Amino acid sequence: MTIEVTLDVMLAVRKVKSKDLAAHVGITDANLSLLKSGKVKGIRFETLSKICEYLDCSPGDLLRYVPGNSADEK
Amino acid sequence: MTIEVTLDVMLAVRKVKSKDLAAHVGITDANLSLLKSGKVKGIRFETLSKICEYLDCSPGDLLRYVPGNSADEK
DNA sequence: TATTTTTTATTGTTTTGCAATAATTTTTAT
DNA sequence: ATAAAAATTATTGCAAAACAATAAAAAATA
Repeated sequence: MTIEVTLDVMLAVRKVKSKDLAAHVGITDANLSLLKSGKVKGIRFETLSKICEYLDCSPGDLLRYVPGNSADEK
Repeated sequence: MTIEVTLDVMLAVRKVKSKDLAAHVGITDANLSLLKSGKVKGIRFETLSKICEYLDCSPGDLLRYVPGNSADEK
């Protein structure tokens, strides 16, 4: 089982560009990109809340629990 | 704005005791308690997913975005 | 084909998740 | 009440990793 980062979806829905979100959150474009592509193993609540604020969404819109202990694990 | 950990609610709903959840997730009772009481600044997806698995819920059931930049910030 | 945006890559700093342990407090059961 | 179980609080420590800073390549948009 895994947590999938669906930030890309919300960015599309809100039509916000990563660049702007990164600027608002106060993290680099590079790190936001890593977060978007699920190459991060966790997140600080401060970062998460800022993203929620800018995208006007909830944590559940950004993170998804994917059951099943087989595919793409690790 | 802040992220509120509502793990206590889900534990109550599922009638699961912290002890058991901690055992399943593989973290100490102490740390789970800290997480429950919102004394943690972030979470690893691996931990989050295991909690979701055991409680059969989604990240959105455990984390809540609380707008408003005033109270208990800091 | 410029220009902007995004991604990938590296190195380094610093925060902090979580372990381990133990003691105290609260809850549940006898 | 009181023993037992569960939960909280407190400390210390370490390894993991979030994130910064920077740069360059790739992709998208104008």
